[in-house]
Amino acid sequence: MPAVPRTISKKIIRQENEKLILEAAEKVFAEAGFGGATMQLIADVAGLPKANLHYYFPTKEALYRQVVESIFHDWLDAAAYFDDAEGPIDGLGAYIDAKMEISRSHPAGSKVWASEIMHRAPVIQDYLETTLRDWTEDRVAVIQTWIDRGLMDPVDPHHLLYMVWATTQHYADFGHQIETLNNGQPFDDDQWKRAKDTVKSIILRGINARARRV
Amino acid sequence: MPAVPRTISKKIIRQENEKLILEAAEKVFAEAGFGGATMQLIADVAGLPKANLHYYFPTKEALYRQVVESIFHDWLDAAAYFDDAEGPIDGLGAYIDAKMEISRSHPAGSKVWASEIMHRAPVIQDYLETTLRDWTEDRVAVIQTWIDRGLMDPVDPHHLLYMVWATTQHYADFGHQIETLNNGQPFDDDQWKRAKDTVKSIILRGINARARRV
DNA sequence: CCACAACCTGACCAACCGGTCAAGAAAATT
DNA sequence: AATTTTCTTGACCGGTTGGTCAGGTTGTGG
Repeated sequence: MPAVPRTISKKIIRQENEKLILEAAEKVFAEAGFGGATMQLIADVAGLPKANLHYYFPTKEALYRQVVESIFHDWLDAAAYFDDAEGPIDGLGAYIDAKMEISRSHPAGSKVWASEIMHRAPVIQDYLETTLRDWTEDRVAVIQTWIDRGLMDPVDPHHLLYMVWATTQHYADFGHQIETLNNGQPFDDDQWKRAKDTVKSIILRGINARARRV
Repeated sequence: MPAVPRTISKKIIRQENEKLILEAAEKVFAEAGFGGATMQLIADVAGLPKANLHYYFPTKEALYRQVVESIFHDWLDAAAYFDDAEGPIDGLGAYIDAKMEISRSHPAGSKVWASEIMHRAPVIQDYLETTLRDWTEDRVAVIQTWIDRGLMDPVDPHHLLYMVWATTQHYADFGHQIETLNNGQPFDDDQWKRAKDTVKSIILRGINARARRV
């Protein structure tokens, strides 16, 4: 009389298969681009027949859109560290750390995002014009208060953000180039720490970040 | 008796058509990616029938390879400013200026390069392992002499180079995102100058570049 | 003016792609 | 146990793609 029979699958089938497909899709879209990716290859990576993909996601575009949206939300979440900070050393430092961690643990997502932007954002242009724009202006305002409070030099906040995005995402998007220049070896823990520290150090020094008004 | 009849085409036909095709290909590959680009579209942009493309370039891969190689060489040339400089302020400053100019005037090339790297460099991996590696180690050595001569703080030269590449190329590769955040407007002259100055200022300050040993 | 080489191109083809569908298997509900 | 819903899948289809090719045109050298 097992009250809960060990049936592995219940109503979670949909949830599990969608996750399986989305993970495979992210990998394939990152490696081949939208145009180069095929539903057949995504199906093979997911270990499912192709027709099954179309049962869960009506079109290739719909699947791609969901992948990009998922990345976008992960990416926005990394800003939590930004807001509660007392100044640029804590705030920017933690934000850079968080973005470097994403580049390390989630490089495929970063590549899909980069690819989408490079192709003029055919799928998520509306997000750029609403969510991303609002998000950016909020953080620009935070940086401006740091400047006004004398906690950093008066640097254009937009370009500062672009530099943080560019530098941190570079370790994901151009990971293959970096790996090649690292004798074909991926970074080990020490090298990732060194990368993080160097990036933080140059940027924080570069804006003359300080704990108290001088 | 016009000594030089105005024949537009002589033996230069090949040269001109190849240039026409390569320029169209760079644009299309940048906008659609390798997989998304079609020979038909490249032909339309070049204003030539598709079969004519295959007369000059045997396959899509061959055409793509030539585009990428051309970009790679332009890109390496920008380093001339690096070598004859007295220190990081001149050398890095001029290099950043040059790379920012390329991002502004040649964004399509930068995107094709980024795409190739993101897809694990299926076409130019050999260049990465030879030319790029040698080039990089040479510049790392130059930066190291600056450090040894007390002209900048002891910063890991590799990560410094990555930051310069990332930041400058970001303005090309993510130009659409930046444009969207700039109220849908491309940068004007003043904004490009501001971008350049900000990038140079943060990086040079960030490594504590100076003209004389202190 | 001739012969040869370089260039041009419409028509065509096999391969592949995204997407459909019908028929059934498995789960959930009653 | 019966019924309904959800899930699975091989086979198939129209459209597109990279690439070919034969026949023609244009330019060049003698």
